[in-house]
Amino acid sequence: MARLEERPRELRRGTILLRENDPFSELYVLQRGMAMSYVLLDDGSRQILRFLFPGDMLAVSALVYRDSPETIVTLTDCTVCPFDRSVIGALITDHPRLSAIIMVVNQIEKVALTDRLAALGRTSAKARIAALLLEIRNRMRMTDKTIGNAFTLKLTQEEVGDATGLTAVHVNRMLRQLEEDGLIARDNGRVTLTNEAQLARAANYINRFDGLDLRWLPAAR
Amino acid sequence: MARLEERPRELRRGTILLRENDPFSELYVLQRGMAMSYVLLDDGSRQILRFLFPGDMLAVSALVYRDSPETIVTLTDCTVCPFDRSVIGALITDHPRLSAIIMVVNQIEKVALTDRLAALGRTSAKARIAALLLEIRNRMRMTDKTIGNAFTLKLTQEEVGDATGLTAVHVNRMLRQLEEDGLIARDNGRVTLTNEAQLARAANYINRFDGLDLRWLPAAR
DNA sequence: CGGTAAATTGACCTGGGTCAATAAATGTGG
DNA sequence: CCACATTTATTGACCCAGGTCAATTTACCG
Repeated sequence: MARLEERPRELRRGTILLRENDPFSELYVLQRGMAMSYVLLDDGSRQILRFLFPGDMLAVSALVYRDSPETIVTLTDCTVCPFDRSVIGALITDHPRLSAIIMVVNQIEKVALTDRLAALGRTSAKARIAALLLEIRNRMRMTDKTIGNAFTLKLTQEEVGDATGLTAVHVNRMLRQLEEDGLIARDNGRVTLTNEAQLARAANYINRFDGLDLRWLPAAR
Repeated sequence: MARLEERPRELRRGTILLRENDPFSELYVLQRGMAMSYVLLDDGSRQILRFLFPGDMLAVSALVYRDSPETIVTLTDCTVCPFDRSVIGALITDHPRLSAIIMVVNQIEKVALTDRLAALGRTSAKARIAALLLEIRNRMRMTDKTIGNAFTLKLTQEEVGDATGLTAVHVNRMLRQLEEDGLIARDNGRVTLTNEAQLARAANYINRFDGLDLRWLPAAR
């Protein structure tokens, strides 16, 4: 695993690491910072697919597709570690336990995607935004234990909208409502979850890093 | 691979193979028929996550979670081949090329999920239904080459709605409109794509089984 | 200290939801 | 094969969550 993190590269906030439909063959591990991936539809609207945090692998679809199905852009200054996809081939051959773990992570991400699918298909604007806030806070806390109920949402309201399938205007209205309901407090970009239990209820939120069962994993070679 | 398909089991249409939140440890290969997976939200609404076709692996999240995150139910009579998840552990250890292929399929499925995410978040009701029709026809054609532009949608309009985040009533209206626009024809459950090019344009549809690049796969052991 | 991006808010609009009635299809027991 | 019961499809009337447009205000940045 350490070998993947050899050649770190620093990126400024707002750097496009990969553009939709561009050809590519490199993968990355995100070591520091926050990024996102999105697609643009042909009416010009944007759907944010995923937020990316330290430890996440970026551009994994390079394993499969000639051209990128998504754009990846940094939301803060970031450190990434590029590696060639042939490394994955070698890893699968030589490190069964590690490749099993990659499959597990993939599976978790897939379930998280289906959660968002259900949120977009079947929940209200308020619930989707509540879920987003919880998700971001939880992901941030995984790499920064000092984060409690308050954190800086590094997203514009337009980005929140593009992630939740809403307009920036309506995001603003819902944030205000969540505040009036006493579920969150806001101060500039800083959000405090003042009633996390009720927020989680409003959001239908399930933390997919809980409830794992990994006894079947093969031993390390 | 053949070993996975040893003990085939026949299931009647409408059989629940796995229920959300039930504990489990078995995986399946779907050999014949069509199934779907869905979640129920606590207001009682349903989101269909995925339709399943021959060759698909079912209940893969058993690899990871103690309790199932989704319900799986057959939409037609089906043949499934159950196997224990320990088989996957063995497979990863002994068959690198095969496990790489599993990763590739997982990745394709993930990209297909993000396509649906973008559809739910950012496209109109008509576009989502058009995309669903194309997707189902294409998946059916992969195992039944006799299928051309006409096929039997084995879904009720309510199911179409639960897959696309719409109500059954609105699905009905949109199907009628697609028909009036000359993009499809309908006769009972049978759908004919009378203008596939325009339907694909309306749907923003991308076939994710095209444009693959698999040169990096490790050789068979 | 301007100048631009982001947040906020009001007024108004619309795509898709809700409710309800009817018709068509499908299934079932006898 | 038939009569009835249950789903499913269809349609009209009306409603509302969230979108659109436009005007300010506030925050950020060189």
